[in-house]
Amino acid sequence: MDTYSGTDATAPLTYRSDCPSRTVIEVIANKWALYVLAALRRYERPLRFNELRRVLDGITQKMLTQTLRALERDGLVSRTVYPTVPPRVEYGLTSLGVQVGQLTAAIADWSLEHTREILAARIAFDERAATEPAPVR
Amino acid sequence: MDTYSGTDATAPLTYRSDCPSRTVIEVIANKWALYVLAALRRYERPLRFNELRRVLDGITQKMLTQTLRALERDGLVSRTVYPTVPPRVEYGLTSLGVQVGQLTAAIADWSLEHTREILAARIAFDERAATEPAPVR
DNA sequence: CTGGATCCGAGACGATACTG
DNA sequence: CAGTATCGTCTCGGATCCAG
Repeated sequence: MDTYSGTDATAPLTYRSDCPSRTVIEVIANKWALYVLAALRRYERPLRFNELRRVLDGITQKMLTQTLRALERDGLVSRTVYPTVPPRVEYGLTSLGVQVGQLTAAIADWSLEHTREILAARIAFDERAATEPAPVR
Repeated sequence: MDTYSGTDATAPLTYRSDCPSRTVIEVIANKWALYVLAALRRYERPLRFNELRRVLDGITQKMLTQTLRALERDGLVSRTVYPTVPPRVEYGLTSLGVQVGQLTAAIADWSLEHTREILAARIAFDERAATEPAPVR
């Protein structure tokens, strides 16, 4: 977008759009990636494709493939093919993946623990929006 | 953890699509929400709308509004209007927001620290894909 | 300054069919 | 079993204009 080469000393902490770490974050910042990492971490062992599919209720095989590819590309997930018949493919966490898995699992756990509070906040918010005739927005 | 009506004893750990925590995760699992939480946490003080916009390089005001609304609705971000002229609106973290902020900031920090490794993994992956004539996929 | 409203294109995503 | 391919839908997200 814009490149301020030291133009503004008042903006010491910007999250630049060209920072490469953003591309990393954008891989993690999607629910299926979070679920895949969380699942692989929970089971503490490699899982097969259809195993993962059953575990991650609601995911389509397309999204699972896509997500696994992205995670594999970033070196977070390893893919091992056993040339048997029928074919057997296992997905496991790399050492990088284990690290991220701890972080993402923490988020998943937190979400689970605080679901009630957040659901309550939502209801309150929605009621406020509904009852306020002319909200000061 | 969650309750499945005992249909399948071989699937003890599924991530059910109807689990309410998923809706929570889906709010967090988008890059702008992660950035907003990270920014509010870093600055350790409420930020105004356009402050946030400048900090989060590349975000449009639409997405910023949308993201802030979602976070506010979930009780992670508080919105305070000072009826001055021109209007002044500040966004801060709630206690819930501070908690999530720690988790998401950890991810952001990790991404920043491991950007090199991941970029390298990507290059390796892409080259493998390019050189392998008939990949065993 | 802080948004809301609208239009629109690109990409996400789901469903289905097919293959080694 | 573990995918790939194709198609249609639909939401996300950017750009622009407008308002209190």
